[in-house]
Amino acid sequence: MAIDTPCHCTLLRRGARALTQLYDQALVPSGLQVTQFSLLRTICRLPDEPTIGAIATATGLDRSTLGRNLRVVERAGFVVLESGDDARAVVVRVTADGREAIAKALPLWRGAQRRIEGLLGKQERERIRRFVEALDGIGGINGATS
Amino acid sequence: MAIDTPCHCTLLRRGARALTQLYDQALVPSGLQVTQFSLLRTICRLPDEPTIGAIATATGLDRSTLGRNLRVVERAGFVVLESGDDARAVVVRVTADGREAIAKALPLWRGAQRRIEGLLGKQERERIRRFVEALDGIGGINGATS
DNA sequence: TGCGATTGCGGGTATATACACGTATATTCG
DNA sequence: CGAATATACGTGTATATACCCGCAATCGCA
Repeated sequence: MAIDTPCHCTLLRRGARALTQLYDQALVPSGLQVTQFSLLRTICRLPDEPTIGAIATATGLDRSTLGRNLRVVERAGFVVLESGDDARAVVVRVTADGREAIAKALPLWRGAQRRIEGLLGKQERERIRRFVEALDGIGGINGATS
Repeated sequence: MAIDTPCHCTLLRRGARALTQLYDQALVPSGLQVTQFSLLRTICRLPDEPTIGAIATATGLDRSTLGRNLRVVERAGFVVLESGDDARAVVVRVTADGREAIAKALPLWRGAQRRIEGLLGKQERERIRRFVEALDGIGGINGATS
């Protein structure tokens, strides 16, 4: 059962996969996957109606990736994409259906969160957060600092 | 700069993405990506010539995912897929080219490892490893225990 | 006011990943 | 031995992800 990889990256990727499956399972009744849930929540948390670029920066995702991820939730009717003042920019708005889906997913997500918090103490989580922030600060990763 | 997500899964996914980019950049001169490097190394570490299923179990990946990932390194000439005694099973063998690619990537990978070890202490890493092992033990994740 | 530089996206391409389903081969019993 | 079951894969489909390139709109400045 011991995981046999000395590669820190491979280990973290594996953890992310496992965690994703755990959250996705928990969220099944809501019709959202954890990536979509997280994306919708991020959009809601950003000021005004954010552009694709703003969301990409906030999530640390590549812009093109984000555009495609948005299309998935757009097809589901959870967001609409409109052009803003700047004709280049695309602003994203979460629909009522989207907010409803979030509301339905929230308690399920909280359950998953609690489950993880049983495995990883608050201090550990804080350290991981700082680690990820440090990684984001390192060059080569998206437009973080650019 | 503070990453604003309370979701443990989203945070870990983000860390895995950042780490993947960091490793992939470091490995560029070898022509391997970290996923491929890791896959090849895992195959070498397994006894005999493992089957796809054995590799899937070792990596915690879905069998179908593994089959497709293998095709990528097969196209590159780093592994060959052959049928074994059991006509259902496909055994995987790392070629001389594959071993050469690993050798070329190894020092680059070590550099990335050291860089991470500067950000995350030994104790932290050990805890993350145990966390991932615990996740693997939880139901619903692949054939881990099955 | 124009023109070059910058910015914001979309599309092409490739990899990584999972799940559901089907098929072929083994294995196990009655 | 033959039928039911179990095992090992492959395929179809969908999402997630990144990088490169090109286009259109905007901005800065001469």
